[in-house]
Amino acid sequence: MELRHIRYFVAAARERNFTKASHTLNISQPVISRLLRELERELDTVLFLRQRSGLDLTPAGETFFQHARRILNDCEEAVKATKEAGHVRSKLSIGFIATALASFLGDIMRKLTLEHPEIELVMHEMPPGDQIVALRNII
Amino acid sequence: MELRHIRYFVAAARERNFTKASHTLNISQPVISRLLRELERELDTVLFLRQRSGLDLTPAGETFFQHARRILNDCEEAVKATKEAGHVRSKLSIGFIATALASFLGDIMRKLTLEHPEIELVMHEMPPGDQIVALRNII
DNA sequence: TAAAAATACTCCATAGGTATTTTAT
DNA sequence: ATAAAATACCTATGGAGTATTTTTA
Repeated sequence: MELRHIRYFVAAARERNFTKASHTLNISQPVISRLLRELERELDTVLFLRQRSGLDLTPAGETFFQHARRILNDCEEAVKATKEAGHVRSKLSIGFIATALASFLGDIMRKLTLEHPEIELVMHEMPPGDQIVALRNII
Repeated sequence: MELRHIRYFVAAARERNFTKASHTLNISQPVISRLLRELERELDTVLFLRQRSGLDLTPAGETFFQHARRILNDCEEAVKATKEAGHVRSKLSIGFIATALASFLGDIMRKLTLEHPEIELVMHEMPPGDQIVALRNII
């Protein structure tokens, strides 16, 4: 089972119609039909009652529907929360001299921003004496 | 994103090692490597710190890990609950005569068991008179 | 009969594999 | 020097498409 199965199932269960669901999903009707049969086979259960009057969910289908919606919501939430966690949440100001940048600072900066994209670097090139003054002004 | 991405991510996050995770998943190491990069690209975030001293999760990785475990649990739960909902939960005893079986009963039985696998049919062939007696005995 | 689902194929995108290189300690 | 991850490339499974048939109210 993959999320695709769950997404297609939820669309079909909502629309109560494979053909309509295939339109909202931008795929062809046979794809839904085949994939949902695959799902039913994997779960060893009939999920839909295919009637000309429209699709209906079996008790098993209803059960799966409840869980499926929750899973899709969780996935959205996971993506959103993870993206947020990776966003800028703090700034790090660094006073530096050009020689440090060439020797080691560049490498460190690259690693830091790669591994911690949530930290935004603000670089200030200044002579060591000015750096001390700047630090004292912060504190 | 598919469940595959989440499964591989969780394995890698648990083992803190792509190679070991690939063994537990019975796939090759490059497959995990490629798929998890794909995931990071989709989420537009770095999830792992690849260090020789071992893998580590970034804050974003930790966030995704929490959600990912929950999603996989929900999936297992969904499958289990759905299978249970489709299981036999009730028996339906039907007294019948052979002619009914040939004319319509067979078709009805087929549909019923297909659409409601949770109902177990118990068929009793008996003359109409006996059917009435049997019904009275139940009530 | 008509509308929807199922089936039969074809195709190609991509998951997965092997071999190798790169990286970092 | 070494262990692990990344890269390059290849193969093949199966996801997706079109055309058609089957079902059922």
